[in-house]
Amino acid sequence: MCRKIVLLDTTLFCFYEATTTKRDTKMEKKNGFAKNERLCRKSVIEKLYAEGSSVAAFPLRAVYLKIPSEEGNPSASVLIAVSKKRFKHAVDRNLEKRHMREAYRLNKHPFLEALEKSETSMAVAILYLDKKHHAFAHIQSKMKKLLQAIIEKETKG
RNA sequence: GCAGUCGGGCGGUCUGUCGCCGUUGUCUUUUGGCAAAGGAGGAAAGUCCGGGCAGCACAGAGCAUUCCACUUCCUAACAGAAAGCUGUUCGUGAGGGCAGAGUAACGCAGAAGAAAAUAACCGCCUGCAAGGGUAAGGGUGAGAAGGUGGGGUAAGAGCCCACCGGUCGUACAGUGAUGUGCGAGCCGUGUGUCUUGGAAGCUGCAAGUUCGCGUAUACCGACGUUUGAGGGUCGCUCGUCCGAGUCGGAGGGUAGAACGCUUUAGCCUGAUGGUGACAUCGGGAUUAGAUGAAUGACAGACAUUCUCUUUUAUUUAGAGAGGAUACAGAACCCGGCUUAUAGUUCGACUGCUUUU
Repeated sequence: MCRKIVLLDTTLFCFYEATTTKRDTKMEKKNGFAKNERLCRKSVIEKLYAEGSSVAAFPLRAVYLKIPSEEGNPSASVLIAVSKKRFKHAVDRNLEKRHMREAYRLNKHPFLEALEKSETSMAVAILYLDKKHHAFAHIQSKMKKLLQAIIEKETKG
């Protein structure tokens, strides 16, 4: 019985979070993760890894770089990657990538708002560091911390 | 009922919230919005074989190199499959594993053993002795002069006989590998080089084809460099300032985009032929096509199964709690092989046991 209550609580929490973010954004943007939010350009990726600075919140690590903003595009384009060294099988890598993508998708709005206020745009690569799987709730909380850390570091620096 | 052998099948379902991918329709017609119906596997894996497809190379013939090797058959093709054959080996059995072209010549075995092929160390026989005869017994080895038994002999030996194994000849059966019968004769093993027959051009969709922002510019043309192209300055003219290139074409092809890309030696199903792999004919089904790489995340319910507790009449049935639900993710497409796989199920068969 006790366990049930806890589970119900978490579901309510998730739902509440989703609705609030929806209401807050004036653009009426949903929690989507469309193609223009993803980082696809080869040259940008190479530059990012060469010159970007990094922030870690174990088991996640972000590499980011300020880029000139383009009209129509959102202020952050994100790349999610899991190393082949950490997980040998493609199934395991896909699972972690999906977890990370969901975590970003549900928690990106505070991050994007902060970027819009400071009128910067970024290319971000989020990497998975551990060699074993973590529960989704854990990754979600770490993702929040990570995004917050990026903003703090940028506003201070 | 239990244990097993062989060959197949399935390999979670439903609901809610939030997403991703292309397709079609529609609204805007620049991006996008809305709706509909779809969206991983038996191995998608390993990338080990074989094709298709694409580009490059290519008169013809030979040699070399690499791979393959019982027979027949299937196939687009194969180192694959099917049906058989021979030997060997494991299992009580249903069945399973392994091996399989040829041997003329030349090696190797070989640090064992007396001896590795015109064999005599010990032993046995004969003989006064020298010597001679002898492969029955001995240890070595994967292999010892076909094996077992009998006759025979001084002792022995295919020296002779019977049965068995192999070889050759022959008759029959079989498409064939082979098998069976009869006869002859008395017969060493493995391996390499080699011989015979067959196959193979190279690279892979990051192949290849088309379009191609910007930057720079080989090349061509026009107008220009004290007779000023072109540009800035308020819309135009004048004036004024800057001052050697500017404009156009064409080319290559970078970033990037499109095609290749999913209709298929394909899938499901029925009939006929075949022992079978499979073939032929008919019918049916629009539905993955991503590209730093989608097909999901979270929550709940159910299903299957295991363990524990409890009620009853301890076979069974009900209730409650807890656990488990595998291996694994398309990347041009097919046919195989190999490896991984919780659980569940069907068919044929084998052994043991119980009841009748």
